[in-house]
Amino acid sequence: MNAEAILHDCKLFSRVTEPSRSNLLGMAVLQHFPSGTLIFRQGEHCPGLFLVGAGLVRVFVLSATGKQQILHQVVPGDTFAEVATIGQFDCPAFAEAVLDTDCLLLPNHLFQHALREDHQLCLQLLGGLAGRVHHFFELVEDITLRDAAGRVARFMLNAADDNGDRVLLPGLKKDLANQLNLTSETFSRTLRRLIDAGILATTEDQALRIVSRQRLQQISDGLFPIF
Amino acid sequence: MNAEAILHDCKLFSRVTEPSRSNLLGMAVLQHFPSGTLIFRQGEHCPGLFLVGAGLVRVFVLSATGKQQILHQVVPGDTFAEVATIGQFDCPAFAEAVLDTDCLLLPNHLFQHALREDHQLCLQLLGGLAGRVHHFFELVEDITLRDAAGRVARFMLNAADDNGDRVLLPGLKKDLANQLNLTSETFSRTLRRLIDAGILATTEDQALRIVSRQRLQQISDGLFPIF
DNA sequence: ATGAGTCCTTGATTCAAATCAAGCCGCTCC
DNA sequence: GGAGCGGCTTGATTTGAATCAAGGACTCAT
Repeated sequence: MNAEAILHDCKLFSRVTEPSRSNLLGMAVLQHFPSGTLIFRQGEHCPGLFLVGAGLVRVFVLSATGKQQILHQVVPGDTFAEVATIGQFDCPAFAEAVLDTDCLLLPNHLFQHALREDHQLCLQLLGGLAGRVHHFFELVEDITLRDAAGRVARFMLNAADDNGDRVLLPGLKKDLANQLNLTSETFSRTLRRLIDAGILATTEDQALRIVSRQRLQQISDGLFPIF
Repeated sequence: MNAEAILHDCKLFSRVTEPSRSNLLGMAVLQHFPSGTLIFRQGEHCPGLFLVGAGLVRVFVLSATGKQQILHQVVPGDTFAEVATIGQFDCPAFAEAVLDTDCLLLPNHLFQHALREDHQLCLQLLGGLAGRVHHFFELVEDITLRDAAGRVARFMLNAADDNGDRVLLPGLKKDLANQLNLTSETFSRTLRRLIDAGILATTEDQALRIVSRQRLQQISDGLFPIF
């Protein structure tokens, strides 16, 4: 995997133009993490901003009693640890390579320096951070305002946005469940009830099909329960 | 309330220096909201970035069924709607004046323009947004990883940070409870159990005193329950 | 193949917090 | 004064989701 390609394919940096671009490439460090590697721990000093070029990274927090909560999964073209880097915090979460993963690391202090010099970069990052806040916003809204069925319904609607009515679940069900702050048992039961109610249907190729977007939306809004 | 003072007393803008400062003051609009006013609704076009000079603003979301979740309460010196302004979203939440409130509004497009021109401002805002992400981060962690006692314990520890061991609860208990995603009944019961366990104590002037920071910390971490 | 190890589903049970309900302040407003 | 109201506490009950438990499907390594 090539540093220039990763930078170019990253939403946050794709529009950075020439003098800055070389500058970033100059400081960037290519890193490979075999599947299962812990990239950093909660509380550690933040090494810098990571761009994911290939693979998958899971960002999660852990309670003192060992319970895990996935905050987001980072796919190629996305970044992580930007918040800690920009805000100069210690890592507020754990990051782990779920698959064999290639990252580009923009080291903390060098990146800070680049930010101070480069106004375009700054503006890009502002937009990116705003999006990140927005994501957490929705997560809080989801967890505090919706019940299990509502969360699953909303998730299905989002997941289907691109592909019409077919939804191929991304990743393992237990991980999806965890992201929605549910157990895999509850997730499984909820899907079953949605299928039994005729709102979802299974397809031959182990994907799901949305039968009624409207009813799914109603459940997502917490209007009548599904029994 | 005076525009210059509000700008100066706002953490995000206090370090903005002269040419930008006048520019911001030039675009700023002073607004007064009587207690109870709804400043904007979820889904509306975002009017711009608000700085609070005096009073108190509650930012909250509402589910389709009417359940409310307070996201944060904005005190003088703080800002709200920065995220929507910077990210160009519609308002993701409601904002309501809880007390008679004076705000300075930096209108959406003018502020966008200022950001494009002013690198210092950009850097300030980046730091501010990073802090905002951090806040939501902690909220998610709190709600997903801690039980009722853990959340109350953590809240008490934070609230006491400044004043030694004395905690005067800010605002109504039912609102505090709601911010922790609890009902006021559960909040009340939890406080009682902490008092009965000798971890907190009431003072003569209806405040609370932390008796054992250590045990409070343990409960916040989810180590042994308090019965 | 055989066995171990996941993941997923489904059922039975438990549990934490919400809801429902009642009573008690401490108010403001006639 | 006292009627009315909102906030707070405390008790009884309900409920939604977690936990505990068991079986089936699949993969992978031997």
